Amino acid sequence: MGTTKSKKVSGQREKPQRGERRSAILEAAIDTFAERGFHHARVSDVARQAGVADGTIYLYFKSKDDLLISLFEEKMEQIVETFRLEVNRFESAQDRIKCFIQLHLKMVAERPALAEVMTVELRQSAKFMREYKAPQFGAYLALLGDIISYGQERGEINQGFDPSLTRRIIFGALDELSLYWVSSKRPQHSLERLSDELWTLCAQGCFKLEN
Amino acid sequence: MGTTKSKKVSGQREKPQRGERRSAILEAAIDTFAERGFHHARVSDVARQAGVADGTIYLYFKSKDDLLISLFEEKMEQIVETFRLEVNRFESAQDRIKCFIQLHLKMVAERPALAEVMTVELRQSAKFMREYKAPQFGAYLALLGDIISYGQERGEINQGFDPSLTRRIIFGALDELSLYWVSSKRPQHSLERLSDELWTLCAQGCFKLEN
DNA sequence: AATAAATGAATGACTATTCATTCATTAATG
DNA sequence: CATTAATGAATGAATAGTCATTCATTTATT
Repeated sequence: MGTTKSKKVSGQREKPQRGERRSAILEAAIDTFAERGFHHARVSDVARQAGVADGTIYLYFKSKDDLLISLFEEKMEQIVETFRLEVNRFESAQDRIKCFIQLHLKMVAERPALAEVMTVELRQSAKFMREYKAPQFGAYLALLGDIISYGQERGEINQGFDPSLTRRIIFGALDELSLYWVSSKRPQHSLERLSDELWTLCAQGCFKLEN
Repeated sequence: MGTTKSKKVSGQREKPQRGERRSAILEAAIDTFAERGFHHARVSDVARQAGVADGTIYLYFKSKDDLLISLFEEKMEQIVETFRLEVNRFESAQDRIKCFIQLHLKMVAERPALAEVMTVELRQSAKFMREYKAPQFGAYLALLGDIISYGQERGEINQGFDPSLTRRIIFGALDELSLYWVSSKRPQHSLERLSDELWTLCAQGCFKLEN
């Protein structure tokens, strides 16, 4: 007895301040969807995790689906923005791609729950989300494609490659490595190792050898 | 989108013969899951598509989940078996990897619904299925890894690569290309083009240049 | 006739969403 | 300043709809 309200649940947040409600819900959704999976996560789970009432979620999001989509789009937008800035600090396309790979995997390490939702939970709606309704995923791919085109203009990357395919290949490899990483309890390999492995494969394949 | 109730649905099968019920249900599940997505597909949809009663499905499968898992495992087992035979007809690791890539994409072209279920619908259960409960996915990855190890033994492939990572990279790239292919109504690129692009990237990265 | 297979209507569990009500905060009034 | 009224964000119990699964009954097979 004693405690007035509900039990103290691990990870449960304190009641968020006014004005922080929306982002509290988004963060709670990331954790909950990552842990339970989108379909098995109840809206009430997200609400409890966020420290708000069930109905409050519907003041900020149209539906459970909308919550997932908003989460994806808003987080992806931030990611694209950050990545673009970071990547452009390098002159060569080689360094830019290396940077991109490292940033992607660094994000996986720092926000595994977010990475899990992005790689796992969203793919189920892939047919509907990607391209059609996920402009920020398009932007992410575009950023990667731009680097490749840039490399071709600079003569670093073989003209034979089609940026719209190569970006898919690199993204797919990154996505799978991320899934591998977040799925394994104790990964045998460091993220640096994953990064190097992919980088080496890409570099020796993408770039003409200088005499 | 027009999901009219129980009109005459194209692709609906005739009542299957005795002894064909089980595989009729599996095939119907592939089509239905691919079209509607696993979670949105009703068991009754699968039953109608298969030309059997709802309850009949439960004579052959424990649950809807079991249907998905059985479908994955059984189809994947066939695929692994076929791929292994085909791949081993080639002597060099280079040819074997090229063959593997082509077979994977050929399967996507020939059985797009199966490819869609495999790439899209299953990933949502990835954390639980892969490695843990999906021995056949493990076998698929193992086959790819074996080719890489084989190439290293033969001196074709640089020792620096770790087969357990490189197989993930190649699988991820293939998986993403497949998703791209099945998702686009009218793909800009032929599957041969996808295959060549990935092959070129891998080959120039994976293999030491001769002489 | 006996056994096995198949049926599909009925059940019941589950949960996204709603909305009447509460209440903290702000504005208006004397 | 003290008091009252208005506001709308937040609540969470109740609703409403969905659908996987069951099983009493029917049909097919030996």
